[in-house]
Amino acid sequence: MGAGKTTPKQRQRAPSQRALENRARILDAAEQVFARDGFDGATIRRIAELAGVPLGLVNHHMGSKEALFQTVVGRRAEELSTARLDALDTLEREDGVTLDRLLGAFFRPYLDRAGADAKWRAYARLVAQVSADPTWHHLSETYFDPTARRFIAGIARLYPGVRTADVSEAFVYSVSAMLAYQTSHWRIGALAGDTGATGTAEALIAFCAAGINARLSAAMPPAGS
Amino acid sequence: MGAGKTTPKQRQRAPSQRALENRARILDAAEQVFARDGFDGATIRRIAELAGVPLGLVNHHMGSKEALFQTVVGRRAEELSTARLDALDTLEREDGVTLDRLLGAFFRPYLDRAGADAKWRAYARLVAQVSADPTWHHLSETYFDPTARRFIAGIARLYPGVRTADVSEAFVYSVSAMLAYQTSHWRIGALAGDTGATGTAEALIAFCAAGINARLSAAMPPAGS
DNA sequence: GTCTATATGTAGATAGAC
DNA sequence: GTCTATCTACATATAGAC
Repeated sequence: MGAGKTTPKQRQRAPSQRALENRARILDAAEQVFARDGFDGATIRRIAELAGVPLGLVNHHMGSKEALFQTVVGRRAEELSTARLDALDTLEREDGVTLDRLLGAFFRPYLDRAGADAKWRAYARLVAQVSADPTWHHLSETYFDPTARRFIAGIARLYPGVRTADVSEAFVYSVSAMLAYQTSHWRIGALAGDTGATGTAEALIAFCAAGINARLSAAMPPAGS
Repeated sequence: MGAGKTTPKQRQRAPSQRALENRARILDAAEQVFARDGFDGATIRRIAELAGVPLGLVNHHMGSKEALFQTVVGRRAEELSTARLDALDTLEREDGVTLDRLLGAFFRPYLDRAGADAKWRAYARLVAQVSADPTWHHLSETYFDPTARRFIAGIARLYPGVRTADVSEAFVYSVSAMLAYQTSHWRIGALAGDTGATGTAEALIAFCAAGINARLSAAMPPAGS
C-alpha cells in the first residue's frame, strides 16, 4: 500500500478541508430548500445551486435524496434532544419539577435557537412535515420519540393515575402549538389587524400548561364510555 | 346551427350524467391522493387511476393540478364554514356565548364529520398543508380566514381590552391542536404504550379553552417590553 | 363528452474525465 | 475528491381521433 510522500500516515483518504466545507454547505442549503418546498417539492438541483456546488456532489456526499433529508433532520434533532434531556435531568435532580418548568425544558432549547438563528426556524417546518406524515414515522421513532417519552413520563408523574394515552394526546397538542407558531405566524399576522408582537416562550407555556392541566385534572371519562 | 333531432332544446351542452359522476369520482380520488402524498407528491396519474377514469379526463374536467387542488379544498371548506357560522350565529342570537360553546361551534362541525366519514378525516391533512405553507396563503384567505376572523372577534369580546394579535395567536394554537390530532394520532398511539382511546371533542375543547383563557386572562406583558 | 397518443419539460442518479 | 455530461424515468398538459 503505497505511502504518501508528503504526509506519511495518510493511508486511505484525507478529510480535505474543501470537502468538509462543501458537505456543510450542502446540508445548510438542503435544510433551507426542504423547509421551503417540502420533501417532494424540493429538488437536488436547487439544493446544489443554493449551495454553490456542482449537481453531482450532492449525491456523492449525501447519497439519495431521502438519505439527505434524514441527515438534515437528524443533525439538529440530536443537538435539540441533548439540550432538552439535559434540562430535564437538571430539573429532576434538583427535585424542582413543575408543569411549567417541564414545558420550559422542552420548549426553550428550541425557542432560544429559533429566536437567534433563521436556520433553526426553518427546522420547524421540517419537523412539521415529519410529524404530519406517517411516511416518516421511522424518523420520528429514531429522533423524536425517545425524548418525547421522557417528558410524557415526567408529566404523568405530576398527575397520578392518569392514562398515558391522555398525556400523549395533550403533549402532541402542545408540540403542535409550538410548531404552528413557527410555520403559521404569517397567518397570525394576516388574521390580526394589529401588529402586536406575539410568540414569546411565556405565552406558549401559559397556553400549553393550562391546557394540559385542564385535560389531565378533569375527571374526564374514558372516550369509549 | 343545426338543431338536434331527438332533443330539440339541447343547444349547448347536456350535463351528461356520466360526466357528473366522473367529476365527482375525480374529486374524491384527488382528495385522497393529495391527503396521502401532499400536493407535490401527488400525481394526476394516480388520481386518474384511483378514480377509474382515463388520464386526460382529469385535466379536461378540472383544469390544472393546482386548480384541482383548490377545488378539492374549497368544496369541503365551504360546507364547513357554513356550518360553523350557523352555529356561531345561533349562539350569538341566543346570547349564550361562552368560550367553551364558541370553541364547540368551531370544532364540532368538523369533528362530527370526521368521526363519521373517512373523507373528512383526509381533509384535515389538506388543511394542515395549506396552513403550514405560505404558498397557499390565497387559499387560506379565501376559504378559512373570513370564518376564523368571526370566531376571533367572538373570543375577543369575552376578554375586553385584549389585543387581537394575542387572540389570533391562541386561536391558531387551538386550530393546530385540532389538526394535529387528525394528522398525528398515529404518533399518539406510538408514544403511549397503552391503547386507551383519545381524541374526543370534549378533550380537545377542555385543552384549548383552558389554554386560551390562561393566555388571555393573564396580564401578560407585550412581547416587546 | 370521452379517450388515446404524444409533446415537452424536468426529476434523481451515475459513469467517467480530470 | 471534484465536476461534466448524460441516462432513464416519469411528470403535466394537450392535440386530435372517436
